Amino acid sequence: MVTKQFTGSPDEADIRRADSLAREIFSDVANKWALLIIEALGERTLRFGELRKEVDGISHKMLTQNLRMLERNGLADRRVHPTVPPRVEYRLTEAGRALRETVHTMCDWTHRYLGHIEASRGRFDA
Amino acid sequence: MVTKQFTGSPDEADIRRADSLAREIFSDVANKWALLIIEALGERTLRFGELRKEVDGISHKMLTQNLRMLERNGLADRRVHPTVPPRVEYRLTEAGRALRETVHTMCDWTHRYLGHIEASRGRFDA
DNA sequence: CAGTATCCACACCGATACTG
DNA sequence: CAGTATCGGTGTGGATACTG
Repeated sequence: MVTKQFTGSPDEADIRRADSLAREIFSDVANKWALLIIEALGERTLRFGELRKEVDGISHKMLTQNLRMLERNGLADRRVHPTVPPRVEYRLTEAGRALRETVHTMCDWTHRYLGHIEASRGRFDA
Repeated sequence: MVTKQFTGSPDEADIRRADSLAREIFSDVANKWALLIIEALGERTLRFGELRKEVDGISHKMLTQNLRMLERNGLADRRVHPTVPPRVEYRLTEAGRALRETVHTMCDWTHRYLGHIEASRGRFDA
């Protein structure tokens, strides 16, 4: 929702920059593993192994990779306890939780247009 | 919302089905080309060639593929004029425009956390 | 002009083995 | 326990050529 007053010139460069970043973030985040991790974390704090159990079917590699990506973008916090054996805990940052909200928005959209989509698919595939 | 009156458990199957579909739609829609096409279409009606010029850098193949996908999911309309040479016009459906709104939601999120994300990336990459 | 088919380089992801 | 490195099968996307 762009609540833009009738001002002179909108900052198009900023908009394009944000859009470009949005796409970048999107391509980072919009894969099923990242989404499942974000959903699994929710408001909780989980260890690597717990997360692995929680996100059904994810490989060790994908979990690591996606956690690094989330950490890099400031969506998840990584806390290392210097113990033996090591204990590493992950949780969503405020930005991460806010993103989770927008994902929910899209889920709401899906819910609303579920019938429409399935009907359209049926028609198309016929 | 399906009104299913079972014992204590609500319609978990339905929820899982919607979630599963949500992920499917997401993996369809959440790629940069689909998003750029949706943005390019906006409220307008565009021909294939116009769309190709509008979406910077997209290949013929990707445009076709994504338009088919959007059509299949009932997000875009495809109108063929049986002329020579052929004229094919695309526009968003109501569902497509609604999805566009949710994409804007994510853009808003990006805009809000732009600084946070860039700072986090800078920190991480160092 | 719009769409389809084919080829090929490259990125992705899982499995596996190894380190602190 | 958590993380990195490597290898190989699979899928994705771009360039090109061809059809109606």
